[in-house]
Amino acid sequence: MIPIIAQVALPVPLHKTFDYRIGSDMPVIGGRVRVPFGKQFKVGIVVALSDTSDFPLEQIKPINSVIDAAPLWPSPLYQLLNWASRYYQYPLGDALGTVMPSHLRKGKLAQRERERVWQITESGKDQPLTALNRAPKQARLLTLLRSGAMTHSDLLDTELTAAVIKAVEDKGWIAPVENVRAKPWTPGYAVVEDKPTLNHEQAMAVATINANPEFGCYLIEGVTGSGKTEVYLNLLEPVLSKGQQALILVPEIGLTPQTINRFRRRFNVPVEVLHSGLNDTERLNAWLAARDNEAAIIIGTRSALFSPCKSLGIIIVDEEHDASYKQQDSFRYHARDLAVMRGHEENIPVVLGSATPSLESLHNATTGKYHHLILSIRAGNAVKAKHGVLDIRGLYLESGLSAPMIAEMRKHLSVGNQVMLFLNRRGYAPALMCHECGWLAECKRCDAYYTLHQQSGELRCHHCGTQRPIPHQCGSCGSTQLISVGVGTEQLESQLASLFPEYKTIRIDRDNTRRKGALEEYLNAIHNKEYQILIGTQMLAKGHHFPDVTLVGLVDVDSALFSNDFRAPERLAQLFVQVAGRAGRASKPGLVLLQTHHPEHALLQSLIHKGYDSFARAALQERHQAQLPPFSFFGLIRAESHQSDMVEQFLQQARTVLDASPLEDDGCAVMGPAPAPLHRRAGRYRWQLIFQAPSRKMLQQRLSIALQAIRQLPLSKKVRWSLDIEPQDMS
DNA sequence: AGCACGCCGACT
DNA sequence: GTCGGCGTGCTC
Repeated sequence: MIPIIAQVALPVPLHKTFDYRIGSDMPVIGGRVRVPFGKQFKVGIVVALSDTSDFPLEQIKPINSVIDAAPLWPSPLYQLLNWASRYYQYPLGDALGTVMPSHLRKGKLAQRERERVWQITESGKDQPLTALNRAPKQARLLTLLRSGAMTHSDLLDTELTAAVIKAVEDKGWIAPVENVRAKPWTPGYAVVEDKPTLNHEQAMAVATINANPEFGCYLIEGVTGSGKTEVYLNLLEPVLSKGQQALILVPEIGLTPQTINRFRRRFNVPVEVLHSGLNDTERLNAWLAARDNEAAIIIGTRSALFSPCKSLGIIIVDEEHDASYKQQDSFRYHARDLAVMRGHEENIPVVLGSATPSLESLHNATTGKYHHLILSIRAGNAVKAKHGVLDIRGLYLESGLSAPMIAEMRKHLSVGNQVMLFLNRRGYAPALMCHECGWLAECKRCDAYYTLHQQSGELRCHHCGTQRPIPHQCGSCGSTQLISVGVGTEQLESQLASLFPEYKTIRIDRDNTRRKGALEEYLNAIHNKEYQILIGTQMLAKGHHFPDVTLVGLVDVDSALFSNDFRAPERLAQLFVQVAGRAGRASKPGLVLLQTHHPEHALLQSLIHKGYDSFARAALQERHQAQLPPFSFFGLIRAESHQSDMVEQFLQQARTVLDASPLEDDGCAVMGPAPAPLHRRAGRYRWQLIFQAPSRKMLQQRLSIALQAIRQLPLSKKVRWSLDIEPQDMS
């Protein structure tokens, strides 16, 4: 076959490819081409070459230019991306577009930007500096370059500007020379720091994984302080010695300088870090460094999974239970699940680590799909916190705190320790109510009450972001007796100031850590013991150790136990174990107290008395009985519109399509349409439909057939809708 | 997604 | 009489 047609996947939300005529330049599958598309030009990926087309030949436009002479992704990664596009039902061109660096999406060459290095010319050497009295910056530039060549960015780091450099170049006194390209790192490594000896559990884990360099999935369940990172570091040794690369995924907040430095310090190999702070050029360079084997270790968050490593030897997913591995919009992939798939494609080991594994991974470990490795021995200074349940039934609550909790706080504070309180509700109070008639201040655009933010003097809707001044009168009866209902972090903070005037309180939540570097600043202040009482949301529980915190209080456990999201108890258990592991030290063991109206709750009981594993077993049993994940696989269709009836009708039609011609008892089920948990949000009515399948394969097959018909529905163009495969957040 | 075409309200 | 609102349809 002599190909004359290229099928191109374009970065548009369309579930099809477009055909283009091949010119004298032959494109490659997996490489980029620039093509005309309507009135504009777009950069797309060639997914197939053919000698025919289903489209009228005379209407096929020619490729504008072939950008890549070779595929952009190594074959296993390209296969993975194709699979992910099908599995998550996301258009291939769009998926490929979102996982490539933006410079490549715009058509730049996939080559490292060679930075200009400036060198002095012969005439520059001869130029007397005294002639440049009126151009001191130009004189300074010549002086600098007379003692040796310098890169463009190094020159800009001095007080020189690009304009000065340009002016001197135009005079012919300096000229750019080609920069030498970075070289692939030399296979092999050296351990550059003293490494600790492994205990027998760690050694066993390392030996088990190293015994088989081929695909296998390993769940390392290691309590806090059991040295998971040390195991990771040891796993890298055989990989690096073979000249292979290691890909390490960490949660969003886990990407701290301390973590990165452990990898940098251990080996004398190039480490590439992918974080949100990189600009487009840095991102492209990191991508190229992975592809060209210039980086040996690649550490990054979710999207780092798509680094085009030349010779990958291992993938490690740290804190694998973390929700930030699931992308919550557009291309809704799960980086942990795709990591396992990629390991399979590349035929290399995949290591998932956590102190509190997700129920999904634990299930895979117990059914034998994953190897289960347990690290239970804590290192010298790590201690297990004590814990207790405070039955607050019938107790008076002071801004959410019971008297026993306050007494316990006083005890810990009086001996110079710190106290940490968790409350997963921002603001002053979750609602503002009229004391006379019971009227509640309600957001006009959502089915939700306004949250009272006393500090900023406003009511805010946490669902659509609107804000308005606090009213002085009831919106119904005009009474001026307005009272707050419930407790948020802001109220807790002000209450603590009057309860404990002698101690300083700090609140850490999304509201006051938005500023860059603010979180680090506060954490330092906490470590310096500038604050004694810490109030936080989830944010405080991750990645930070607080040796002087000896009491942790979970203020509101009940909302998680009785949430409409079936994953809420799992997240509570993970929070509980994480904070228990981060507080205190050997000489000062920590205490974790939970306030609840339901001390007899079965899941709470097993968590408190028997630990996370027992909780997980009980929770898995509940999930099994209810046929919830991981015993079934969900596809969630969310739809919204200003007209509620239109949304419901659309999902009803979608349901009919999904119900139609089910294979004889294939175990699939459809639930809904039902109003979404927040039925009206930002003035739009939201409904949802859940498709439930007994396996991933079935989920994929049934949905891909049904979606073709659903996309044909006239209403599908009238309402805004999306599909979330294996949704993480059901609320 | 963009971009054009197309048919109804308040303005120089 | 026009400018522009966003509904609808198409992109090889």
